[in-house]
This record gives sequence, C-alpha cells and structure tokens, in this order.
Amino acid sequence: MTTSEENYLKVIYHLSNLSPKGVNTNAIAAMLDTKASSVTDMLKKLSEKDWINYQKYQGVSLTDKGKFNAKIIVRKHRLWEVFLVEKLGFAWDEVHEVAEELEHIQSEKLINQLDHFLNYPSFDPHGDPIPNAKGEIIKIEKQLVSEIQVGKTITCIGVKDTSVDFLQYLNKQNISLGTEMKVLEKEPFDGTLKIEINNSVLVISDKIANNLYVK
Amino acid sequence: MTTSEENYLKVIYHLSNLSPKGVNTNAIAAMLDTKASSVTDMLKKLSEKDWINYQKYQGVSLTDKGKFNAKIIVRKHRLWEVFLVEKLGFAWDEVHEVAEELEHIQSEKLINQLDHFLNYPSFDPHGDPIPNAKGEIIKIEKQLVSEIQVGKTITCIGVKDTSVDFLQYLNKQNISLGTEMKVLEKEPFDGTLKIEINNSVLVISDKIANNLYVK
DNA sequence: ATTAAATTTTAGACAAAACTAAAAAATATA
DNA sequence: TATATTTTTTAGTTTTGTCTAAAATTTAAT
Repeated sequence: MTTSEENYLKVIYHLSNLSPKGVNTNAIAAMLDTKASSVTDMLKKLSEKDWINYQKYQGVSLTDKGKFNAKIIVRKHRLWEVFLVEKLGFAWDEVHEVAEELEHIQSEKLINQLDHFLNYPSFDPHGDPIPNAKGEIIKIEKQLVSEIQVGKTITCIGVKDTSVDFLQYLNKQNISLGTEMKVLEKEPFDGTLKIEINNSVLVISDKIANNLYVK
Repeated sequence: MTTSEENYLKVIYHLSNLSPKGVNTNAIAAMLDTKASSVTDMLKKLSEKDWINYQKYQGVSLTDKGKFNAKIIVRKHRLWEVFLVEKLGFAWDEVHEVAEELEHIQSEKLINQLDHFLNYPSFDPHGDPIPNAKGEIIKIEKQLVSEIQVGKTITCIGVKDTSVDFLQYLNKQNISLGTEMKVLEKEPFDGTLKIEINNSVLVISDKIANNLYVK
C-alpha cells in the first residue's frame, strides 16, 4: 500500500462516518487538498484493489477490507500521537503533522510493540479512540458543549476540531482533557455560552462549543 | 529532501568512508539495487543542490552541506535502532529494515526529543557511533578479530556486516556487544581462528573474523 | 600504442500521482 | 420540464524516479 493510497483510505474512512450514504469526490479532494480529477484517478485504483465500492458519479464507500486497512492506519496515527505526547513531551497541538508521517511506516511488529510499550492506550491526546490490532474501536458516549443543559457540570473528554489554532486556544484558556466545567448561561441569539472553569467564568462562542466534547 | 535523495546521500556517505578518492557510480547502484543510469540521473540532481561534487566520469564526493545532511540521516537511523531495541524489545537483527523507513521522518524536534528520551546514546545496537545534532561523531579505536594477536583477551564492541544472516549467526553463538573472548589459535592457511568464549572453544572462519569489531 | 573491456553517460520510454481543460452526468432552479 | 449550475469524469500533460539500449569515456591488457 502506498502512502497516497493510505491517505485516500483514511480520508474516505473519516468522511464515511459523517456521510454514511457515500462519500463525494469533491469532499475527498477538499480533505486531501487536491483536485477532483486526481481523486477520480485514485478511486479507480482503490476500486480495482477492492478497498472501495465505486460506481461512476455515485460516490464511494469502503469495503470490509478497505475499512480494516483504514482503521489500522488510524490506529497507527493515534498510537504515535500518544507516544509523542507521553514519551517525547510533545504538546497536543504539535503531534498531528508528525503522526501523519509516522502512520505510514510499514511494520506490524513495530506498531504492536509500540501499543504494548504505551500500555495499550484507548484514547489519543485529543480524546479519539484508538482501534486495537483487530480494528475494533471503543465507542464512548460524548456530547458537544453546545448540547449541554444550563446548570450541568461536565468534563472535557475530547475535541472535534484538532487544528493547531483550536488546540492553542484551549491551551490559552487552560482547557485540556479532564478539565471540569459548568454551563452557567446560554445566549439563544448567537449560541454564546458562559461556563465556569477553575473558579473563573469564561465566555465561549458557539464555534468553540461545537468543537469541544464533554461528558 | 525526498526519501530517494536521502538514500543516495546516505549511501555516498558510507561509501566515501571506504573509498575517500571518490565514489563510483556502479558502487552506488549496487548499494541501492538500482541501475547505473538511474544513479547518473540522481547525481546531477544532487549536484545541482550542492550536496555532492560531481564531474562526469570522475566519481563523486559529498560537499560539507551534503555530508551534514547524510550524518543527520545516519543519526536518525541509529537513534531509531536504539529505540527499537531498548524500548520496544526488538532484536539487533530485526531493526535495520524498520529504521530504513523511520530515518526519513522529517521533524527535527522529533529526533532531538527521541535522543533525549533515549538518554543521548553514543552507539547503536550494532556498535556504530551515533552523530549528535551537530553531526559530530565519536571515533573509537576498534579492531577486527582477524587483526588480534594470539593470546589476547578482547571484548566485542561492534559488527562490520550488519546483515540479518551474520547477526543471527552471532546470536546462535551467543555473541553480542560486550561479550569477552580470547584468541587461542590462528590457522595461517585459511585464516580460521580458534577463540574461547564463555569457557568454551569456538572455531570461526576468516569471514567471521573480518566482520567482528573488538577492543 | 592500440585494442579490448569495463564503466559511465545519454537518449528515449514508462509508471505513479499529480495537474488543466473540456466533456459528461447529476442536481437544482425557474 | 427545460435550463442552469454543480459535480464528476475523461483526455491529455507534467514531474519524479526509474528503466533499457546505445553511445561515450575511462581503464586494462596485449
């Protein structure tokens, strides 16, 4: 499997979770920062290898084989992220780019030993679940801050947007996995929220509230 | 720097240490398992980037810039090998292939944090020195077993040939870094040696004796 | 000093993965 | 329903790194 093929599988996997009907060519192109025509070329190749179901103009979905391969790539990506944070002292906003490279290293032994070395973690530094060697994933109930009732006390367990900008915003506000907070007030007009964190009050926009997972 | 360019630099670096006059196209081709014509193509490119001194038909040498880059690649390779052995429980005959991939990951922070995490090792699992972040290498005096006088007691500190076959032969004979041995007898006709290891006597061929470093 | 052999380079081609521009199909709009 | 718009695909090109076959150069041998 080439690096490019792996990147396509991974993107199709992630997009499938959002649009289960079938993933659009343009959506893939946008995620990979490439052109739709390039995507079409690759879809034909992936289809020949039986990793996706593809019919012209109809969008694509992963086959069982393709889904397994995608999960293994996600597994590798997330395990490396844990390694970078836990062992090498990276911050959670510094790991993505490096893990994008590390996820393509081809060695089953490497990744399974790494898993063992890290003590079989279930979640990566952004709160996303890590598939096991069989591709199985723990599903955990999680809600966006925007969905929480006023008055409830909650704990941050993950982020939806893993961009550097968002993660650094959270750093600045001293929000990380495990941070407790309470929803004090909701502004119906624009979705702005007032929350209590570490005994101080913070106002967050709906965009923030829609990208922070809590339970 | 592409993976291919990095592999060429690394090979030229290693070959330069053997033939300081200038490295031959065919020698590079043999090391990279490719054709001489492909090598010529790449030499032009590396020359344009000022990483090698190249004149048609005259062989090549690394520029200072090229040598530094090569040393950083070697550094990465050897640090990853230490990681695989020390942290993930790989055997010394299992690390080379994986390190060949890991050495191309592009992140200065990654490699320097890895170095720190591993406690700034000076040697890799085969006894080869690890360049520091500036590209500096500790040179250590070492001799081949074949060069040792009869009667001397010596310690294994490295291997010249790092092939799986040779390393597994050493495993079978219980020879690893740090193993002590004594040269009992030399056969002038074919270079065969009798050595004492762990209170037992072992006969080794000149090929073995020429690939085992001791001090 | 020629000739033979080996090495290296050039020329032209190919595969992978991208691109642009144009055509085809699907979807949305009036 | 017909037309406009958007999406997707096709056709043809480019770049990187490789290849083969042939030409050029260097080295070795007679």
